[in-house]
Amino acid sequence: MAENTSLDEIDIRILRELSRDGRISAADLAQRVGLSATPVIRRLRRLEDSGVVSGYTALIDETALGYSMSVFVSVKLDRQVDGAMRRFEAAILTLPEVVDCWLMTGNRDYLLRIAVTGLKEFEALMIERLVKIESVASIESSIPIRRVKSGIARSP
Amino acid sequence: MAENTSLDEIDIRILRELSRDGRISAADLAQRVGLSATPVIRRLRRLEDSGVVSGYTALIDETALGYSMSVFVSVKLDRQVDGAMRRFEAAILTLPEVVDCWLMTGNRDYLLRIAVTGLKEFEALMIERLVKIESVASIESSIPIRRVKSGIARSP
DNA sequence: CATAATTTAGCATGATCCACTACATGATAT
DNA sequence: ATATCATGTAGTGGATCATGCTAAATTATG
Repeated sequence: MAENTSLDEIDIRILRELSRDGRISAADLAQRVGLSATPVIRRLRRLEDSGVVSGYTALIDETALGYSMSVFVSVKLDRQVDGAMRRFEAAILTLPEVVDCWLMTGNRDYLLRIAVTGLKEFEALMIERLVKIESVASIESSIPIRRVKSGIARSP
Repeated sequence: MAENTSLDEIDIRILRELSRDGRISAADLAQRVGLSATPVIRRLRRLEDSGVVSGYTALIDETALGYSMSVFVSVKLDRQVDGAMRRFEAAILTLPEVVDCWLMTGNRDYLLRIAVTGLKEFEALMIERLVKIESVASIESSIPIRRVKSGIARSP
C-alpha cells in the first residue's frame, strides 16, 4: 500500500487538517493549506491510494454507547509457538469488546484494551471467552480511572 | 454535551456506518440504515449536537509519517497529591509524542502510549522531558512488536 | 377505549457546494 | 531546449444539505 512515501510539508499540513476534521471539503482544505483546490484534492487522492490515509471515521463517545468502562488486560500464553499466537490473535479479532491489542516484547505478552458496560460484562468476557482461548496461561487486568489524553495517532 | 442519550437501533446503525466510513453522505447513510435521507440527517445532527459524535477524523498511517515505533510507558509519581497529578497531566498534554494517556488504579500510575521515530527519539524524550516532569518517581517502558488489533473505540 | 398531542418519517424544492476535467502557466530537471 | 511535474483558473455537471409541508405512527390523556 504505502509506497511513494515522500511527504512534503503541504502533505503534512493536509494530514493535520484531516485529522482535525475528517469531513473537510477540498475547497476548505485548500484554503487552510494555502493552495487551490485542484492540487489539494490530487494530493489527497494520492495519500489515499498510497495508504497514508487509510480511511475516515467518526469519533463516537463510547460512554454514550454504554461502554463506560475500559480494562487493560495483559495476557500471557503458556507457549510461544506461532500456532498458538495465531489462534489467539484470531480469537481476539472476533471479540468486539477488545478495542486494541498489541503483541509485546518482554514476557511475550499481549496487551489489550477492552471496553465494556461494567464489571459484570467484564467478568463474563473473562470467564466465558478470554480464559477459554487455547494456550492462555494467565491474565492480569488493570482498570483505568480516567483517560487523560485520547489520541488516535500521533498528530502530523 | 451528551444529554438525551436515548439511542435506538437506527441510531446505532448510523453510528456503525459512520465508524466504517466517516465521510459517507446522508443519502448513502440513509440507504444503509433503511430510512430516507431526511430523518437520517436529522438524527445525525442530533447525535452531533448531543456529543455522541464528537467529530470526524482521517485514519492516518503513523508509519508513513515516520513514527514507526510505539512505546508503552508506565509512570509512577512519588506523591499522589492533586497538584502533582494536575501538573503531570498538563505536561503530558503538551507532548505530541504522547498519543494516549490513562490514569490507572492500583499503583496510581499513568499508562502512556508514545509514538516516536525510533529509539533515539524515545531516549531523548525520556531523558529531556519525561523524567524532568516534577514528581515523576519512576518510569517503566515496554516496547510492542506489532499491533494485532487497532480500534478507535468499541464498535457500536 | 378513543381522541388529542407529540414525535417521526417521507417527499419535494431550492440554493449551495462539491468534485472532476481540460487547458494554460511556471518551475525544475535532464 | 525539452520533458516532466505541480499548480492555478475556469467551467460544468452532479450531488449535497437544509427547509417546509404533509402523512403516519407512536404516545399521552381524558
